[in-house]
Amino acid sequence: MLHIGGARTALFNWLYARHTGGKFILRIEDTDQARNTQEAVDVIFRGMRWLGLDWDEGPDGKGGTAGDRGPYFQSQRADIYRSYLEKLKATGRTYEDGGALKFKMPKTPGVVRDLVCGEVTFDRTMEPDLVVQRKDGSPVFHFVNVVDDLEMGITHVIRGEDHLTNTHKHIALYEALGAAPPQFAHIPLILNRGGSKMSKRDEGAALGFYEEAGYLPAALRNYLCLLGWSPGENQEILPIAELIQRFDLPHINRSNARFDGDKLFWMNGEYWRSLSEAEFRKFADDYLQRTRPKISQMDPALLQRLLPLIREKVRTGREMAEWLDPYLGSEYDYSDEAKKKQLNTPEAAKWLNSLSTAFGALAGTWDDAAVEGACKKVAEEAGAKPAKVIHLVRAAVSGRTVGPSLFGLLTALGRETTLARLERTQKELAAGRLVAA
RNA sequence: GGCCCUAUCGUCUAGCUGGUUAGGACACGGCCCUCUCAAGGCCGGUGCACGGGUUCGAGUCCCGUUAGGGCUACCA
Repeated sequence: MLHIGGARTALFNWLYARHTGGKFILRIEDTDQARNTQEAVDVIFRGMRWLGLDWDEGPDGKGGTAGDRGPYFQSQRADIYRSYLEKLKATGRTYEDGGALKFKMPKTPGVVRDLVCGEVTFDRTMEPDLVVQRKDGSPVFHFVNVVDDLEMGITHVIRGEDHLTNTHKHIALYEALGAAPPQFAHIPLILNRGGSKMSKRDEGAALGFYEEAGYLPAALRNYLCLLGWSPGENQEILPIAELIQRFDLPHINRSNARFDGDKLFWMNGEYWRSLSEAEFRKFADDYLQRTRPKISQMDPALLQRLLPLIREKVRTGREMAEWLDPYLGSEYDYSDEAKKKQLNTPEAAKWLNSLSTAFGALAGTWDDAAVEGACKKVAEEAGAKPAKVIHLVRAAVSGRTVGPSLFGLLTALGRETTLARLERTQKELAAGRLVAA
């Protein structure tokens, strides 16, 4: 999976590169053989693309490569690591211990000049030496990381704060190799609701979770920016161009931030409503195609009538799909609440009867006003408030107690379908199948 | 345990070099609107972790305590 924290780190790097006119490089650190699968790499490509983070150098995700400092997979850079290992050995600052190769850590204070954290000094008098090559001959992460950043001409490393205390070791390695270290910026971590580091097992820890739930990438991207960074001036909803223009390192916070799903949900709603009709249609088509295979059997015209009504009531793709479910076929379930509150009432059968008659009499015109008139007439004759009748109709035609505004819904469904659905409910009711569990 | 980082409403944050009725957003509560649900409008409560300093004056600077997080692998 692509971890939400990793995605946020990638986003900050991307924003910084775009803000400064630099290059954003994607490198796949696939040295863990057990977890290194094509599938795992594809998840990264997909997630990056979904979030809109295009990279200037790295694997293109289709088997090709962009940039001339590759290969961009660590698993393919063994020769490079070997030669750097020789280079390091030649400095005389390494020694063998138990079959492994160790780098002698300097005993001088380790100073990290960080673009976010400022100057942080580590006392190394007690610092153990660093293993750079394992007994089995493979180089360790800290070493390959330094080599790759060096070889790839990396100027800025923006990474999670969990690396801050390792950075002085990296700097020591750069110095031993006679190279100037890049600039570092350590950004605060994303915490779960409980306040500890977001782990794989936390709900919403995977970027894919948001795609599946039908969130808008732009909304998540915007939300993620605000975790540990603020443009000030009380602005929160920022279009991507403005994000790029305003993003900078000095305004990054030093303290960790909890992930607040509620706020993301709200923000998604903001983006959801600001989508143009065409954008929304494209999103809805894609999402429904993927999550509701049955959609292809639905009358496209009906779908197009329903979608705008549903859109204004919900804020994610998943909600949209669920609201659409009752209309995907002629079969639909009745919720317990609908049964209990609306259908299982003394007057339900009688009212449904009147409604069928009233709607049936609407021969020529079938629009919001006509439907509303019919509902009100039935309510008046029954001596009830229109709301009561309206709720009953919604339950009867959708099996739900919540849904789009009723008159618009019935108009969208059409007279025939509405009547068929009323009839279905009447039959179910008569057969005693609408008793709440 | 050692080392490093952090500490403003429940949450995300604004608060640049000390003087604010400590601002915004989410969430929450109330009211309005209302056919449910949303959306929208109005109103509201809640906060500078604690203790010492420095100073005429501290959310802002210093120290300590406490709390949280991270690192401390022949993991990445």
